[in-house]
Amino acid sequence: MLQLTVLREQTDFVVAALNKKNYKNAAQEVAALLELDQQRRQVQNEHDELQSRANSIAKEIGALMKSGEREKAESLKSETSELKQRTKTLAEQLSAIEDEIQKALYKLPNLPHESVPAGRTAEDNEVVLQHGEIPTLHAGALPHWELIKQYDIIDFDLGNKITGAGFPVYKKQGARLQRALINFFLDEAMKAGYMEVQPPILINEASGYGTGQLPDKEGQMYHATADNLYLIPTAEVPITNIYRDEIVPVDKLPIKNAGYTPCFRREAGSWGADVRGLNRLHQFDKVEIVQISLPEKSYEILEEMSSYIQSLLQKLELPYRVLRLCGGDMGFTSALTYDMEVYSTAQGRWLEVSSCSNFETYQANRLKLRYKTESGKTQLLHTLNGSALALPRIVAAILENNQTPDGINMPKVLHPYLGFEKIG
RNA sequence: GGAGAGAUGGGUGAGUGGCUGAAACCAGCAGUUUGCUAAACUGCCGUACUGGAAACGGUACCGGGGGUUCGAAUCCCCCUCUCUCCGCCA
Repeated sequence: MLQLTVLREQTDFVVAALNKKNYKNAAQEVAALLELDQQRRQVQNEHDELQSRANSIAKEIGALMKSGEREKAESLKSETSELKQRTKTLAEQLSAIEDEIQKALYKLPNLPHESVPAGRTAEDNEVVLQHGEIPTLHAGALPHWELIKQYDIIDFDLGNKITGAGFPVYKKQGARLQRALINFFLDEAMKAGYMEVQPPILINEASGYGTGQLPDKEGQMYHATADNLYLIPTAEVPITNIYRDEIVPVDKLPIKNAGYTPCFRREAGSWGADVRGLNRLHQFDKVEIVQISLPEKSYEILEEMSSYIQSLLQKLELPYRVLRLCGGDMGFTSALTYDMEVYSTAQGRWLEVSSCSNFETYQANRLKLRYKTESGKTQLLHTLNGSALALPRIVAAILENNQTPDGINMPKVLHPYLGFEKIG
Protein backbone atom coordinates (compact mmCIF):
# COMPACT_ATOMS: atom_id res chain seq x y z
CA MET A 1 0.00 0.00 0.00
CA LEU A 2 1.31 3.40 -0.92
CA GLN A 3 1.76 5.95 1.82
CA LEU A 4 -0.61 8.88 1.82
CA THR A 5 2.17 11.26 2.71
CA VAL A 6 4.00 10.26 -0.46
CA LEU A 7 0.88 10.90 -2.54
CA ARG A 8 0.49 14.23 -0.84
CA GLU A 9 4.06 15.41 -1.14
CA GLN A 10 5.06 13.92 -4.49
CA THR A 11 1.83 13.84 -6.39
CA ASP A 12 3.23 14.34 -9.90
CA PHE A 13 5.90 11.75 -9.39
CA VAL A 14 3.35 9.22 -8.16
CA VAL A 15 1.04 9.80 -11.10
CA ALA A 16 3.89 9.40 -13.58
CA ALA A 17 5.01 6.20 -11.88
CA LEU A 18 1.49 4.76 -11.93
CA ASN A 19 1.24 5.58 -15.60
CA LYS A 20 4.44 3.67 -16.23
CA LYS A 21 2.75 0.66 -14.69
CA ASN A 22 -0.10 1.18 -17.14
CA TYR A 23 -2.46 2.06 -14.34
CA LYS A 24 -5.57 3.66 -15.78
CA ASN A 25 -6.89 7.01 -14.56
CA ALA A 26 -3.95 7.51 -12.24
CA ALA A 27 -4.23 11.29 -12.19
CA GLN A 28 -7.95 11.30 -11.40
CA GLU A 29 -7.74 8.64 -8.73
CA VAL A 30 -4.83 10.26 -6.99
CA ALA A 31 -6.56 13.63 -7.07
CA ALA A 32 -9.71 12.07 -5.64
CA LEU A 33 -7.69 10.45 -2.90
CA LEU A 34 -6.04 13.70 -1.94
CA GLU A 35 -9.42 15.35 -1.84
CA LEU A 36 -10.66 12.65 0.51
CA ASP A 37 -7.57 13.04 2.62
CA GLN A 38 -8.24 16.75 2.89
CA GLN A 39 -11.81 16.04 3.98
CA ARG A 40 -10.67 13.48 6.45
CA ARG A 41 -8.41 15.87 8.24
CA GLN A 42 -11.03 18.54 8.37
CA VAL A 43 -13.65 16.20 9.80
CA GLN A 44 -11.18 14.71 12.22
CA ASN A 45 -10.17 18.12 13.52
CA GLU A 46 -13.75 19.04 14.14
CA HIS A 47 -14.46 15.72 15.77
CA ASP A 48 -11.42 15.83 18.01
CA GLU A 49 -12.26 19.29 19.17
CA LEU A 50 -15.80 18.36 20.17
CA GLN A 51 -14.59 15.18 21.79
CA SER A 52 -12.06 17.16 23.72
CA ARG A 53 -14.78 19.40 25.08
CA ALA A 54 -16.95 16.43 25.97
CA ASN A 55 -14.03 14.91 27.80
CA SER A 56 -13.41 17.97 29.90
CA ILE A 57 -17.10 18.31 30.74
CA ALA A 58 -17.14 14.70 31.85
CA LYS A 59 -14.21 15.43 34.12
CA GLU A 60 -15.97 18.42 35.55
CA ILE A 61 -19.07 16.39 36.27
CA GLY A 62 -16.94 13.87 38.07
CA ALA A 63 -15.44 16.60 40.24
CA LEU A 64 -18.86 18.09 41.00
CA MET A 65 -20.31 14.71 41.93
CA LYS A 66 -17.46 14.20 44.33
CA SER A 67 -17.94 17.51 46.04
CA GLY A 68 -21.64 16.81 46.29
CA GLU A 69 -22.86 19.52 43.93
CA ARG A 70 -25.39 17.28 42.27
CA GLU A 71 -27.53 19.99 40.72
CA LYS A 72 -24.66 21.62 38.92
CA ALA A 73 -23.63 18.23 37.67
CA GLU A 74 -27.10 17.51 36.34
CA SER A 75 -27.24 20.76 34.43
CA LEU A 76 -23.88 20.04 32.85
CA LYS A 77 -25.15 16.63 31.82
CA SER A 78 -27.97 18.12 29.82
CA GLU A 79 -25.47 20.34 28.04
CA THR A 80 -23.58 17.39 26.67
CA SER A 81 -26.41 15.74 24.80
CA GLU A 82 -26.17 17.97 21.75
CA LEU A 83 -22.40 17.72 21.83
CA LYS A 84 -22.66 13.96 21.87
CA GLN A 85 -24.98 13.89 18.91
CA ARG A 86 -22.71 16.05 16.79
CA THR A 87 -19.64 14.07 17.79
CA LYS A 88 -21.35 10.87 16.81
CA THR A 89 -22.28 12.18 13.37
CA LEU A 90 -18.75 13.36 12.78
CA ALA A 91 -17.32 10.05 13.93
CA GLU A 92 -19.52 8.23 11.44
CA GLN A 93 -18.46 10.57 8.66
CA LEU A 94 -14.86 10.11 9.62
CA SER A 95 -14.95 6.34 9.51
CA ALA A 96 -16.83 6.40 6.19
CA ILE A 97 -14.13 8.61 4.71
CA GLU A 98 -11.40 6.45 6.17
CA ASP A 99 -12.94 3.35 4.64
CA GLU A 100 -13.08 5.03 1.29
CA ILE A 101 -9.45 6.09 1.54
CA GLN A 102 -8.44 2.60 2.55
CA LYS A 103 -10.26 1.08 -0.42
CA ALA A 104 -8.77 3.55 -2.84
CA LEU A 105 -5.28 2.93 -1.46
CA TYR A 106 -5.69 -0.82 -1.77
CA LYS A 107 -6.47 -0.34 -5.44
CA LEU A 108 -3.21 1.42 -6.23
CA PRO A 109 -0.28 -0.79 -7.22
CA ASN A 110 3.27 -0.18 -6.10
CA LEU A 111 5.32 2.42 -7.95
CA PRO A 112 7.94 1.01 -10.33
CA HIS A 113 11.59 1.79 -9.68
CA GLU A 114 13.21 4.25 -12.08
CA SER A 115 15.15 1.45 -13.78
CA VAL A 116 11.96 -0.37 -14.77
CA PRO A 117 11.52 -0.25 -18.55
CA ALA A 118 8.31 1.15 -19.93
CA GLY A 119 6.11 -1.35 -21.67
CA ARG A 120 2.89 -3.27 -21.65
CA THR A 121 3.54 -6.98 -22.09
CA ALA A 122 6.17 -9.68 -21.67
CA GLU A 123 7.49 -8.62 -25.10
CA ASP A 124 8.72 -5.40 -23.55
CA ASN A 125 10.75 -6.98 -20.77
CA GLU A 126 14.43 -6.22 -20.87
CA VAL A 127 16.90 -9.09 -21.15
CA VAL A 128 19.58 -8.21 -18.64
CA LEU A 129 21.85 -11.15 -19.30
CA GLN A 130 21.96 -14.65 -20.68
CA HIS A 131 24.20 -17.40 -19.39
CA GLY A 132 25.14 -20.92 -20.45
CA GLU A 133 25.08 -22.85 -23.68
CA ILE A 134 21.87 -24.13 -25.13
CA PRO A 135 22.48 -27.84 -25.73
CA THR A 136 21.89 -29.61 -29.02
CA LEU A 137 19.63 -32.60 -28.56
CA HIS A 138 19.78 -35.92 -30.37
CA ALA A 139 17.26 -36.69 -33.08
CA GLY A 140 14.00 -37.87 -31.56
CA ALA A 141 14.43 -35.89 -28.35
CA LEU A 142 11.17 -35.50 -26.46
CA PRO A 143 9.43 -32.79 -24.47
CA HIS A 144 9.29 -33.52 -20.74
CA TRP A 145 5.65 -34.61 -20.78
CA GLU A 146 6.68 -37.50 -23.00
CA LEU A 147 9.83 -38.26 -21.02
CA ILE A 148 7.98 -38.57 -17.72
CA LYS A 149 5.69 -41.15 -19.29
CA GLN A 150 8.53 -43.03 -20.89
CA TYR A 151 10.38 -43.35 -17.59
CA ASP A 152 7.20 -43.45 -15.48
CA ILE A 153 8.38 -40.83 -12.99
CA ILE A 154 5.54 -38.29 -12.96
CA ASP A 155 1.94 -39.33 -13.42
CA PHE A 156 -0.71 -36.84 -14.40
CA ASP A 157 -3.43 -39.42 -14.86
CA LEU A 158 -3.08 -40.59 -11.30
CA GLY A 159 -3.24 -37.01 -10.06
CA ASN A 160 -6.32 -36.54 -12.15
CA LYS A 161 -7.96 -39.50 -10.49
CA ILE A 162 -7.08 -38.38 -6.98
CA THR A 163 -7.61 -34.66 -7.28
CA GLY A 164 -7.88 -33.19 -10.74
CA ALA A 165 -5.86 -31.61 -13.51
CA GLY A 166 -2.65 -29.94 -12.43
CA PHE A 167 -1.97 -32.15 -9.40
CA PRO A 168 0.56 -34.72 -10.62
CA VAL A 169 1.85 -37.68 -8.65
CA TYR A 170 5.64 -37.94 -8.56
CA LYS A 171 6.92 -41.48 -8.51
CA LYS A 172 10.19 -43.36 -8.12
CA GLN A 173 13.12 -41.31 -9.42
CA GLY A 174 10.71 -38.48 -10.08
CA ALA A 175 9.75 -38.28 -6.42
CA ARG A 176 13.36 -38.63 -5.42
CA LEU A 177 14.31 -35.78 -7.73
CA GLN A 178 11.77 -33.53 -6.03
CA ARG A 179 13.15 -34.32 -2.61
CA ALA A 180 16.72 -33.86 -3.83
CA LEU A 181 16.01 -30.45 -5.28
CA ILE A 182 14.25 -29.24 -2.13
CA ASN A 183 17.14 -30.37 0.04
CA PHE A 184 19.71 -28.93 -2.32
CA PHE A 185 17.97 -25.56 -2.42
CA LEU A 186 17.56 -25.40 1.34
CA ASP A 187 21.17 -26.41 1.99
CA GLU A 188 22.39 -23.74 -0.41
CA ALA A 189 20.20 -21.15 1.30
CA MET A 190 21.65 -22.07 4.69
CA LYS A 191 25.16 -21.66 3.27
CA ALA A 192 24.15 -18.22 2.00
CA GLY A 193 23.10 -17.18 5.50
CA TYR A 194 19.36 -17.70 5.36
CA MET A 195 17.46 -19.02 8.35
CA GLU A 196 15.25 -21.95 7.51
CA VAL A 197 11.58 -21.68 8.43
CA GLN A 198 8.69 -24.01 7.88
CA PRO A 199 5.54 -21.92 7.90
CA PRO A 200 1.89 -22.95 7.73
CA ILE A 201 0.53 -23.34 4.24
CA LEU A 202 -2.92 -22.08 5.14
CA ILE A 203 -3.16 -18.40 5.91
CA ASN A 204 -5.83 -16.17 7.40
CA GLU A 205 -7.26 -13.02 5.89
CA ALA A 206 -4.98 -10.64 7.74
CA SER A 207 -1.94 -12.35 6.23
CA GLY A 208 -3.48 -12.15 2.77
CA TYR A 209 -3.91 -8.42 3.18
CA GLY A 210 -0.40 -8.06 4.57
CA THR A 211 1.41 -9.19 1.44
CA GLY A 212 -1.17 -7.98 -1.06
CA GLN A 213 -3.05 -11.12 -2.14
CA LEU A 214 -6.18 -9.61 -0.63
CA PRO A 215 -8.33 -7.82 -1.47
CA ASP A 216 -9.15 -8.42 -5.15
CA LYS A 217 -6.85 -11.32 -5.88
CA GLU A 218 -8.63 -14.00 -3.89
CA GLY A 219 -9.41 -15.67 -7.21
CA GLN A 220 -5.88 -16.96 -7.49
CA MET A 221 -6.05 -18.77 -4.15
CA TYR A 222 -7.88 -21.85 -2.95
CA HIS A 223 -10.24 -20.86 -0.19
CA ALA A 224 -11.10 -23.15 2.71
CA THR A 225 -14.41 -21.50 3.40
CA ALA A 226 -15.38 -23.43 6.51
CA ASP A 227 -12.53 -21.77 8.39
CA ASN A 228 -11.99 -18.80 6.10
CA LEU A 229 -8.39 -19.75 5.38
CA TYR A 230 -6.52 -19.67 2.10
CA LEU A 231 -3.98 -22.13 0.71
CA ILE A 232 -0.81 -20.19 0.05
CA PRO A 233 0.08 -19.34 -3.55
CA THR A 234 3.68 -18.84 -2.41
CA ALA A 235 5.67 -19.10 0.82
CA GLU A 236 6.20 -15.37 0.53
CA VAL A 237 2.86 -14.92 2.26
CA PRO A 238 3.39 -16.83 5.52
CA ILE A 239 7.11 -16.05 5.75
CA THR A 240 6.75 -12.31 5.26
CA ASN A 241 3.79 -12.25 7.61
CA ILE A 242 5.98 -13.62 10.38
CA TYR A 243 7.05 -10.01 10.72
CA ARG A 244 3.65 -8.39 10.53
CA ASP A 245 3.15 -5.77 13.27
CA GLU A 246 6.80 -5.79 14.25
CA ILE A 247 9.30 -3.11 15.04
CA VAL A 248 12.52 -4.92 14.23
CA PRO A 249 15.72 -3.98 16.10
CA VAL A 250 18.21 -2.57 13.60
CA ASP A 251 20.93 -5.02 14.60
CA LYS A 252 18.71 -7.90 13.44
CA LEU A 253 18.68 -6.54 9.89
CA PRO A 254 18.73 -7.72 7.25
CA ILE A 255 16.45 -10.61 8.09
CA LYS A 256 17.09 -13.54 5.76
CA ASN A 257 14.59 -16.39 5.79
CA ALA A 258 14.22 -19.35 3.48
CA GLY A 259 11.50 -21.93 3.46
CA TYR A 260 10.20 -24.81 1.46
CA THR A 261 6.44 -25.13 0.94
CA PRO A 262 4.05 -26.53 -1.56
CA CYS A 263 2.25 -23.72 -3.38
CA PHE A 264 -1.30 -23.71 -4.64
CA ARG A 265 -2.63 -21.65 -7.52
CA ARG A 266 -6.03 -21.81 -9.05
CA GLU A 267 -4.79 -20.23 -12.27
CA ALA A 268 -8.37 -19.75 -13.30
CA GLY A 269 -8.69 -19.30 -17.02
CA SER A 270 -5.28 -20.41 -18.18
CA TRP A 271 -5.22 -23.21 -20.72
CA GLY A 272 -3.43 -24.03 -23.91
CA ALA A 273 -0.39 -25.73 -25.35
CA ASP A 274 2.10 -23.71 -23.32
CA VAL A 275 0.68 -25.01 -20.07
CA ARG A 276 1.26 -28.67 -20.88
CA GLY A 277 3.00 -31.00 -18.51
CA LEU A 278 4.89 -29.32 -15.72
CA ASN A 279 4.72 -25.86 -17.25
CA ARG A 280 1.78 -24.83 -15.11
CA LEU A 281 0.37 -26.70 -12.13
CA HIS A 282 -2.19 -26.09 -9.42
CA GLN A 283 0.14 -27.51 -6.80
CA PHE A 284 3.91 -27.26 -6.97
CA ASP A 285 6.93 -27.12 -4.71
CA LYS A 286 9.09 -24.12 -4.17
CA VAL A 287 11.85 -22.87 -1.92
CA GLU A 288 11.40 -19.19 -1.28
CA ILE A 289 13.90 -16.68 0.04
CA VAL A 290 12.69 -13.58 1.86
CA GLN A 291 14.67 -10.63 3.09
CA ILE A 292 13.70 -7.64 5.18
CA SER A 293 16.07 -4.74 4.92
CA LEU A 294 16.77 -1.12 5.68
CA PRO A 295 15.40 1.08 2.88
CA GLU A 296 18.82 2.28 1.80
CA LYS A 297 20.13 -1.29 1.43
CA SER A 298 17.27 -2.95 -0.42
CA TYR A 299 18.48 -2.56 -4.00
CA GLU A 300 21.90 -3.84 -3.11
CA ILE A 301 20.14 -6.81 -1.52
CA LEU A 302 17.97 -7.37 -4.57
CA GLU A 303 21.14 -7.76 -6.63
CA GLU A 304 22.57 -10.11 -4.05
CA MET A 305 19.42 -12.24 -4.20
CA SER A 306 19.48 -12.22 -7.98
CA SER A 307 23.09 -13.46 -8.05
CA TYR A 308 22.28 -16.08 -5.47
CA ILE A 309 19.43 -17.42 -7.58
CA GLN A 310 21.69 -17.41 -10.63
CA SER A 311 24.30 -19.37 -8.72
CA LEU A 312 21.73 -22.13 -8.22
CA LEU A 313 20.98 -22.26 -11.92
CA GLN A 314 24.69 -22.38 -12.69
CA LYS A 315 25.21 -25.26 -10.29
CA LEU A 316 22.34 -27.08 -11.95
CA GLU A 317 24.08 -26.41 -15.30
CA LEU A 318 20.98 -24.91 -16.85
CA PRO A 319 21.14 -22.20 -19.51
CA TYR A 320 19.24 -19.20 -18.24
CA ARG A 321 18.54 -15.55 -18.78
CA VAL A 322 17.56 -12.73 -16.49
CA LEU A 323 14.81 -10.29 -17.35
CA ARG A 324 13.98 -6.96 -15.86
CA LEU A 325 10.21 -6.83 -16.08
CA CYS A 326 8.61 -3.86 -17.75
CA GLY A 327 6.01 -1.71 -16.02
CA GLY A 328 3.07 -3.50 -17.58
CA ASP A 329 4.25 -7.03 -16.85
CA MET A 330 5.38 -6.70 -13.25
CA GLY A 331 3.37 -7.68 -10.24
CA PHE A 332 0.94 -5.41 -8.45
CA THR A 333 3.01 -5.08 -5.29
CA SER A 334 6.49 -4.94 -6.79
CA ALA A 335 8.79 -1.97 -7.41
CA LEU A 336 11.37 -3.92 -9.39
CA THR A 337 11.26 -7.54 -10.50
CA TYR A 338 13.84 -9.80 -12.09
CA ASP A 339 12.57 -12.97 -13.67
CA MET A 340 14.94 -15.87 -14.18
CA GLU A 341 14.10 -18.14 -17.07
CA VAL A 342 15.70 -21.45 -18.01
CA TYR A 343 15.82 -22.69 -21.54
CA SER A 344 13.71 -25.73 -22.16
CA THR A 345 15.38 -27.23 -25.18
CA ALA A 346 12.79 -29.72 -26.33
CA GLN A 347 10.06 -27.10 -26.13
CA GLY A 348 12.28 -24.45 -27.62
CA ARG A 349 11.24 -21.81 -25.14
CA TRP A 350 12.23 -20.01 -21.98
CA LEU A 351 10.47 -21.00 -18.78
CA GLU A 352 10.19 -18.74 -15.77
CA VAL A 353 11.63 -20.47 -12.73
CA SER A 354 12.13 -17.53 -10.41
CA SER A 355 10.84 -14.10 -9.78
CA CYS A 356 12.82 -11.86 -7.50
CA SER A 357 11.33 -8.58 -6.35
CA ASN A 358 11.84 -5.58 -4.17
CA PHE A 359 8.55 -4.36 -2.72
CA GLU A 360 10.14 -1.41 -0.99
CA THR A 361 7.64 -0.19 1.64
CA TYR A 362 4.53 -1.38 -0.18
CA GLN A 363 4.08 -4.57 1.81
CA ALA A 364 5.71 -3.16 4.94
CA ASN A 365 3.08 -0.44 5.05
CA ARG A 366 0.31 -3.02 5.06
CA LEU A 367 2.22 -5.25 7.44
CA LYS A 368 3.17 -2.41 9.79
CA LEU A 369 6.71 -3.73 9.58
CA ARG A 370 9.04 -1.04 10.87
CA TYR A 371 12.30 -0.15 12.54
CA LYS A 372 13.51 2.76 14.61
CA THR A 373 16.00 5.20 13.15
CA GLU A 374 18.87 6.46 15.26
CA SER A 375 16.88 9.56 16.04
CA GLY A 376 14.09 7.34 17.35
CA LYS A 377 11.65 7.70 14.48
CA THR A 378 9.66 4.65 13.45
CA GLN A 379 9.97 3.97 9.74
CA LEU A 380 8.86 1.33 7.29
CA LEU A 381 11.31 -1.36 6.25
CA HIS A 382 11.67 -2.85 2.78
CA THR A 383 10.63 -6.40 1.94
CA LEU A 384 12.07 -8.56 -0.82
CA ASN A 385 11.64 -12.09 -1.98
CA GLY A 386 12.55 -14.51 -4.69
CA SER A 387 11.97 -18.10 -5.70
CA ALA A 388 15.05 -20.18 -5.11
CA LEU A 389 13.67 -22.06 -6.85
CA ALA A 390 10.31 -23.28 -8.14
CA LEU A 391 10.65 -26.97 -8.93
CA PRO A 392 8.41 -28.02 -11.82
CA ARG A 393 10.00 -26.07 -14.63
CA ILE A 394 13.46 -26.80 -13.27
CA VAL A 395 12.55 -30.46 -13.48
CA ALA A 396 11.19 -29.97 -16.98
CA ALA A 397 14.41 -28.31 -18.12
CA ILE A 398 16.66 -30.87 -16.43
CA LEU A 399 14.77 -33.71 -18.08
CA GLU A 400 14.66 -32.16 -21.51
CA ASN A 401 18.12 -30.67 -21.67
CA ASN A 402 19.96 -33.68 -20.32
CA GLN A 403 18.21 -36.42 -22.24
CA THR A 404 20.25 -38.89 -24.26
CA PRO A 405 19.05 -41.85 -26.30
CA ASP A 406 19.73 -44.08 -23.30
CA GLY A 407 18.68 -42.08 -20.32
CA ILE A 408 18.59 -38.67 -18.66
CA ASN A 409 21.74 -37.45 -16.93
CA MET A 410 21.30 -35.68 -13.61
CA PRO A 411 23.29 -32.54 -12.74
CA LYS A 412 26.40 -33.41 -10.72
CA VAL A 413 25.45 -31.31 -7.69
CA LEU A 414 22.37 -33.44 -7.23
CA HIS A 415 24.11 -36.81 -7.27
CA PRO A 416 24.70 -36.95 -3.52
CA TYR A 417 21.09 -35.96 -2.91
CA LEU A 418 19.67 -38.39 -5.46
CA GLY A 419 21.61 -41.56 -4.93
CA PHE A 420 21.66 -42.07 -8.68
CA GLU A 421 23.20 -40.25 -11.63
CA LYS A 422 20.88 -41.09 -14.44
CA ILE A 423 17.24 -41.77 -15.04
CA GLY A 424 16.61 -44.79 -17.26
C1' G B 1 -16.48 -31.53 20.04
C1' G B 2 -17.95 -30.68 25.79
C1' A B 3 -16.85 -27.85 30.51
C1' G B 4 -14.25 -24.03 32.90
C1' A B 5 -10.61 -19.90 33.19
C1' G B 6 -8.40 -15.97 30.81
C1' A B 7 -6.58 -11.97 26.95
C1' U B 8 -3.60 -4.99 30.00
C1' G B 9 2.63 -1.40 27.31
C1' G B 10 9.16 -5.20 24.92
C1' G B 11 8.37 -8.95 29.39
C1' U B 12 6.09 -10.12 34.38
C1' G B 13 1.86 -8.06 36.38
C1' A B 14 -1.61 -4.32 39.35
C1' G B 15 -5.96 -2.18 38.27
C1' U B 16 -14.19 -3.67 39.08
C1' G B 17 -17.06 3.27 36.71
C1' G B 18 -14.13 9.59 37.13
C1' C B 19 -7.72 11.02 40.63
C1' U B 20 -5.51 5.46 34.86
C1' G B 21 -2.33 6.25 28.77
C1' A B 22 -2.48 3.05 32.57
C1' A B 23 0.99 1.27 39.38
C1' A B 24 5.18 -1.72 40.46
C1' C B 25 9.11 -4.70 38.89
C1' C B 26 12.33 -6.51 34.87
C1' A B 27 14.57 -5.47 30.29
C1' G B 28 16.26 -1.06 27.27
C1' C B 29 18.36 4.14 26.75
C1' A B 30 20.94 8.59 28.90
C1' G B 31 23.57 10.37 33.05
C1' U B 32 25.93 10.48 38.27
C1' U B 33 29.21 7.71 41.35
C1' U B 34 33.57 4.21 40.56
C1' G B 35 40.82 2.81 39.17
C1' C B 36 38.15 -1.33 35.93
C1' U B 37 34.00 -4.76 36.26
C1' A B 38 29.85 -5.15 39.26
C1' A B 39 26.52 -2.52 42.26
C1' A B 40 23.86 1.89 43.68
C1' C B 41 21.32 6.37 42.42
C1' U B 42 18.68 10.03 38.91
C1' G B 43 16.02 10.83 34.47
C1' C B 44 13.87 8.83 29.98
C1' C B 45 11.44 4.71 28.04
C1' G B 46 4.03 2.50 23.58
C1' U B 47 1.52 3.17 18.76
C1' A B 48 -1.37 5.77 15.16
C1' C B 49 -3.80 10.03 13.36
C1' U B 50 -3.80 15.23 13.91
C1' G B 51 -2.59 20.94 15.06
C1' G B 52 2.11 23.68 15.22
C1' A B 53 8.23 26.37 12.17
C1' A B 54 9.23 24.62 16.94
C1' A B 55 8.21 24.47 22.00
C1' C B 56 4.15 22.08 23.07
C1' G B 57 -0.95 20.41 22.31
C1' G B 58 -5.60 17.44 20.74
C1' U B 59 -7.93 12.60 19.66
C1' A B 60 -7.96 7.33 19.61
C1' C B 61 -6.04 2.66 21.28
C1' C B 62 -5.88 -2.17 27.75
C1' G B 63 -7.60 -9.24 21.99
C1' G B 64 -11.60 -7.48 17.87
C1' G B 65 -16.59 -5.40 17.08
C1' G B 66 -21.07 -3.31 19.12
C1' G B 67 -23.87 -1.32 23.48
C1' U B 68 -24.98 1.16 28.48
C1' U B 69 -23.22 5.97 30.80
C1' C B 70 -22.08 12.93 31.40
C1' G B 71 -17.75 9.51 31.92
C1' A B 72 -15.56 2.48 30.50
C1' A B 73 -9.32 -1.20 30.85
C1' U B 74 -13.36 -1.67 34.57
C1' C B 75 -20.60 -3.04 33.34
C1' C B 76 -23.60 -5.73 29.11
C1' C B 77 -23.79 -8.43 24.16
C1' C B 78 -21.31 -10.84 19.94
C1' C B 79 -16.73 -12.70 17.82
C1' U B 80 -11.62 -14.38 17.86
C1' C B 81 -7.66 -16.43 20.28
C1' U B 82 -5.00 -18.74 24.54
C1' C B 83 -4.79 -21.99 28.80
C1' U B 84 -6.69 -26.20 31.95
C1' C B 85 -9.68 -30.69 32.25
C1' C B 86 -12.50 -34.37 29.31
C1' G B 87 -13.26 -36.69 24.42
C1' C B 88 -11.00 -37.81 19.69
C1' C B 89 -6.42 -38.25 17.19
C1' A B 90 -0.92 -38.04 13.68
